[in-house]
Amino acid sequence: MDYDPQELEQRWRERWAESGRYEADPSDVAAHAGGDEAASDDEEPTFITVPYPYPSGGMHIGHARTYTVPDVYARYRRQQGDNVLFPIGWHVTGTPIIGAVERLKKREPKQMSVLQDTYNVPEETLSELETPMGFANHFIEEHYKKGMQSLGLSVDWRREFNTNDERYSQFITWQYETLRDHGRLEKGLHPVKFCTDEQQPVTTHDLLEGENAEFQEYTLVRFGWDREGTEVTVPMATLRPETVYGVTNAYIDPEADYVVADVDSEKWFVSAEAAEKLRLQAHDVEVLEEYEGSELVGQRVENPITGDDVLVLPAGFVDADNATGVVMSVPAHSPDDYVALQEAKADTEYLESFGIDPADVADIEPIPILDIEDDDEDWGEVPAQYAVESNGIESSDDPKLAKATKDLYNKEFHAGHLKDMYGEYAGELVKDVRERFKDDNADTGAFDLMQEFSEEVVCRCGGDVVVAEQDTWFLTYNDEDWKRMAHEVVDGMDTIPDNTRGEYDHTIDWLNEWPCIRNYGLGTRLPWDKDFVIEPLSDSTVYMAYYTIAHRLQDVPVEDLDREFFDALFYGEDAVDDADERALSLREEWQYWYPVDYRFSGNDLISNHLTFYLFHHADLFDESMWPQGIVIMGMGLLEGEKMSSSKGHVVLPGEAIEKYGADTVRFFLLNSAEPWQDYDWRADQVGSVRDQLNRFWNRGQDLIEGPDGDRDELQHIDRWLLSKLQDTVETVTEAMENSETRTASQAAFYGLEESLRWYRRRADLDRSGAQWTQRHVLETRLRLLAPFVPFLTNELHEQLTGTPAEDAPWPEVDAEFESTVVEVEERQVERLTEDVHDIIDVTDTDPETIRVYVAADWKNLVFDTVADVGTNVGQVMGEVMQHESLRERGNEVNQLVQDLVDVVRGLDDDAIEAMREMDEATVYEDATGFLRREFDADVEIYVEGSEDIHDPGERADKATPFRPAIHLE
RNA sequence: GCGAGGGUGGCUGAGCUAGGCCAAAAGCGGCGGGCUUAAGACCCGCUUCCGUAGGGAUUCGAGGGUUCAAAUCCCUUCCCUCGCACCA
Repeated sequence: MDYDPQELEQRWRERWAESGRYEADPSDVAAHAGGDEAASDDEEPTFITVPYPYPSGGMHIGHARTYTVPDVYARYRRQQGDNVLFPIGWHVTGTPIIGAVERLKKREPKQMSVLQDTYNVPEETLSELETPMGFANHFIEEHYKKGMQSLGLSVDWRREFNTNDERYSQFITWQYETLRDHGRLEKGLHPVKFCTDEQQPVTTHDLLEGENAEFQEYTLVRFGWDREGTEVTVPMATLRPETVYGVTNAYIDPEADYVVADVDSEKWFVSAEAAEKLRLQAHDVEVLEEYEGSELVGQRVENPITGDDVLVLPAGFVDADNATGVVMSVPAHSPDDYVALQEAKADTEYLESFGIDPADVADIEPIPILDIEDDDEDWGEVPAQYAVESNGIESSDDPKLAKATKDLYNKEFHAGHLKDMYGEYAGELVKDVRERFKDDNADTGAFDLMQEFSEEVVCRCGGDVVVAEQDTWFLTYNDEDWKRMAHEVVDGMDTIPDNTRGEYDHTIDWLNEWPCIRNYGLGTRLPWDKDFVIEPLSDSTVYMAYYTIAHRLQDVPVEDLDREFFDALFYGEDAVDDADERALSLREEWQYWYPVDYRFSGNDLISNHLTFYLFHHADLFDESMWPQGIVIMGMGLLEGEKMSSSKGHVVLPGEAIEKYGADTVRFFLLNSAEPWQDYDWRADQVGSVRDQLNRFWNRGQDLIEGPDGDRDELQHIDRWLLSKLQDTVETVTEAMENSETRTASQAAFYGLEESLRWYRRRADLDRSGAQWTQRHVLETRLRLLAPFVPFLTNELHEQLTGTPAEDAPWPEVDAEFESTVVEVEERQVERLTEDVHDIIDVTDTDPETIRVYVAADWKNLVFDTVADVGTNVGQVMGEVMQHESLRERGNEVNQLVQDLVDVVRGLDDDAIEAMREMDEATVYEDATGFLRREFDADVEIYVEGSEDIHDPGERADKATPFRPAIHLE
């Protein structure tokens, strides 16, 4: 029977679907476990989850791996006898799907290309995708679900749901009401992207420009302007508040629009745009008067920290649409400002046109405020001057200026020590003191804050997008007691790989308040304010509990799923007055499956989703229900490059499965890297995996068609292979326990193949003992590989034994076949073979006779002594010289001891003991048949010093224990 | 900058948490051979350099150090990848 994965895999998919093979129920433990191996009573419930997919697009091969990794573990646990639940749901919360639909409706070319070229959506289907759930359902049904079923994921499909479902929403409602009662939610202000045209918040997907813009917190230094007796605040925006001591003047755009506005009952002079932004950032703003910037030019304003009056100069480079539109100038430390000042001084005519006395400007000198600590370069007193001059910058048009400025900012941030004028902050590094300096001066009222984007942001409608501060609800991840509980979850959890443990702790410490609602999107409304929707990362923190009851919840009318219902379900009948019986029944199933044994997830989710998952479990559930373990998964590449559905640089699972077969796809994905490592889908490698499986299949077929063989006819070489098999079982099992799928599958597949290669070369395969051995090895191997390549192994195992591999128990080490002695003995045969080959290669001869000389008895006596005494040469010599026969040999013995000590070093006790037990001459004698075939030569084995020895080459005395002398003729 | 993970032979990638069986697994590629009418597939062997006896020399980003012994431990240094949020 030829290997035809398509046909074979389809058959198994149908069998699984028809029998409901992976539907897991608490009461249904025994029914699915096949054959007599089922030990139903002590079957452990094992609950495995993976983040539910977000179907805002199709499924590609990277997703395939994400879901196959937990599947392999699930299959492994089933063979170990566990009752395993592996469910899947669909995450549709939030705006991505809505955004995708909008772009589809507009027939945006990029979006159309993704849908039609990358994900092959037929033209006539497009209209069905024009509603959010229509869109989601298409990708759920046509891509994810089909892909997952093709891959053979052992999912309990009865439990699927999506997060826009009314029952799920009741569950989330319960969660958020409970969290609020626990004090985990707080109302507050939060910066959002806000379109000034549409007058509403927008998301990243709504943007035309500035998708990567970051929120920046500017410090506003409140300069004072005595405007004919009226005190007016001129807030100057800066990202470097600590430079306030170095301010020599200020700049304003003389031609832009500015206003005097009432801001929180003070008069502020800011750009017209800034007034609007301040209004959006929760200030009370009323514009009183409108001016051009020139109004302020030539005026003197007072530095709130130093009390100095500085001159306001006109400058075209000031952007009125950035922050307040007024900036302070620190020429000693900003190359930009330094050059601007030089140019201002030079252009007397321009100054005079604003009524400024050029002499006043000429007097302005940079004020150094910090010293740069740098062993390599001397930045001088005025680092900005040094930066400008050493870079050969002549004018503000010089493109090098921006880089010089950025470099100096960086340098000063990390290596700048503040001068004495800073008092309590003097001597400190900028990076250590900036925040404190800012906060302290904000407290005294000298500074204010303002949010601004790092780059221009434009809405798709064409409107300006600015930072607005909006009332929102936060999850208070900054609560100390909550953080402490989250740390406790981490402490009690298995983190795979182990070096991720610190990342959870780090994230817990670093997390701040998290705004958990949005203005629109799919999902659940905030229970107490229906204008808002709970955002995606916040409605997906404890949903694993929902899987345990999702299918049965369908029988309960939505209106019954109130707070009390879920309280009874999750907290028991005592938690409510009159517990709903249905809830209590569901509670049993929840308690049966929970907690989650392992959650498999991408490493990028540690910093949000996974840690939220820990926080929420810590708050909502008892310690006994806390997550037991998380396995982190790496990222995927395609032919060495990032996958990208917008560029069409993806492989679809369906296409890969059609071309190679699902087993090949699975095996490649699990075997090419450990789950947490990044992997690279390379067609040539996948193709070769396919060839390997084909070869494996053919070999299997040959054995299945052949005779059973006879276990009573085992020879040395059979026992060797069987011993290797036990090693493999041990390695694979240990690896699987740690989710090391690569190690496990490598050992089971390639590792054993290695041994088999030697075995086939070494053994007479037609013997009945060899037949039995090979069939036994095949059967064990099929079970070990069943989690990885379930289709192929089920088929072969069923042909071989009548039972699918997945229904057979996981192999255990059979002590009867474990033998270090046999392995050590065979190792000697291998070495002898290698040595003979080496000699033949080097001498380029074709011997007719091979003579092997085993070391004399006295040499073995020395070995035994080394084995007893250890690797201390002196001690060994002392012991050895007790024997008179050895004492005579003096130097010879000394040399031998040295050699043998080297041999023994690094060997474990088992191996040394086995070496003592073995009789070299017999081992080689038994292998003469093989050696004769291998070298097509006569093989003679002698013991050094024996009477019948034939030693024409006089080589016998070169023999040492485990290193026989060899003579070729 | 902060946090995390890396730099190994033509490529991919083990080994490095417990230093010695490591010239360094395995796969791919390359070379040679077998099988075959032939190609593919399949099977076997070789694949750092030197060597007419199983050996030797030089390698695991770079430079030091510890040790009888280091790819593996310590220090310094260079380079690369990822994350740094309110977005799934």
